Amino acid sequence: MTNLRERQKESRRRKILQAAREQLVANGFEATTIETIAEEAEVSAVTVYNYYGTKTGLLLALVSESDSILLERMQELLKAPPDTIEETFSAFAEVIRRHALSFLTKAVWRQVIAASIIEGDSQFGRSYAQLDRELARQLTKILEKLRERGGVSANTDLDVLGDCLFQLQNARFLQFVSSNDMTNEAVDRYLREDIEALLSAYPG
Amino acid sequence: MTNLRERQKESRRRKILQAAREQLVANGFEATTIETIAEEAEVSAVTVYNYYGTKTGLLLALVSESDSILLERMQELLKAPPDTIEETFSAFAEVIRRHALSFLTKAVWRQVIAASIIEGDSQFGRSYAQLDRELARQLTKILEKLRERGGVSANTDLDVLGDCLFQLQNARFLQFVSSNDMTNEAVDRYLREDIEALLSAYPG
DNA sequence: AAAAAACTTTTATGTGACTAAAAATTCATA
DNA sequence: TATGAATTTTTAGTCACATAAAAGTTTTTT
Repeated sequence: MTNLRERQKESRRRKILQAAREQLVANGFEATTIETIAEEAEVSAVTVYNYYGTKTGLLLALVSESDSILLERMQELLKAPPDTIEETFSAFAEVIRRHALSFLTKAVWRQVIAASIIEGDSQFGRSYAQLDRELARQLTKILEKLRERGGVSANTDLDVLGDCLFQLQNARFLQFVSSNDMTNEAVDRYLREDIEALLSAYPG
Repeated sequence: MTNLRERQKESRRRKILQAAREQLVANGFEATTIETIAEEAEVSAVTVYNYYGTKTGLLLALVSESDSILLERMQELLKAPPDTIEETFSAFAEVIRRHALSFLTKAVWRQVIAASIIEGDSQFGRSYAQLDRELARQLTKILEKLRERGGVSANTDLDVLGDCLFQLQNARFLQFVSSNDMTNEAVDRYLREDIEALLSAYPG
């Protein structure tokens, strides 16, 4: 049984995150202040600080809230894994992009990424890094399934492959959110070109 | 002939950047204020703002100062290109890392990267992105030389390969500066594993 | 129902980024 | 060498992040 106090805390937590998200999407990071978030969430600004420490801490906490949803979506992909590395990579990346844009705007994602770099070893920064590791792990798992069907060479270290393809995906994701007119389809083309170039590079 | 006024401006510009660099390296980004930089550079704080706009603008301007040196170093690598993709990639990345650490600390580089993401389309942000493009271009050129000696498959798009290997390098560089105890050698091992996994992945 | 514990709010304060405008200085020029 | 132009400095102020401590409120415990 959760007592009243805990439920109140949870409720405030939720209201703060919801207010934050609304304002971030509507007005961007700079224009969203702790003060206005607190107001909409019907708490004092100091409470927001007590809960999340800093403005960027709040931002990263907000993102980590959506982690479980993303991991679930990825789980679905694992259940129906594609037939080639190319398709795997493309599908994996698309799940991430779609989830990202369903949750926040490109402009806010830039702030998220910047914050995760700077606050890398704060409480919420760590949970962001944790998600990255889990995603890379999932990609590796999908590649393992693919190998069972002969889609990946037998003597490739899939932990390494999964990790470094994830890094590449991340880099392209950053380009995606850094340019307001880069479409989903455009990134997909890039990623397919990337895979093709990488897999064909070995001489002989 | 440059008149006195222009020379003074240039001198102030230099002194500001020098003071900024000294303090950033010694005390980090947060502890370095425009005020203390201005003091050491013997100008007023307002002048610093007139020259560089914002604190992160100053940071990116400082970095772009070192661009020409890095590109020169890379030029040397192009003159003596390695014999395999693996060695090429490893050497390319090492030039960047060495140059980076000879100029600023890991902690400051995190701020630089974060700033470049957020201020992507400001004056100095653009020049940072420009450097990235040139570096990717140089990697492509080295790969072209490598192909002449049979080190890369004939039907690979080297523009794409250069670009996406550069992205991967960037991702690993970020990991490097994000962890204070990650050594140069450790990154090198990672990069070699990456290349090996990628080039071996194609089935058949 | 009173006392204690756990929070939240209020209040006060500091700091540093950033800006606008007036005043002062220095260089260029006639 | 006086006048005008360019630039810097001074001054004054705003804004938002962040923190500390006191005061107030609500839940929990006894």
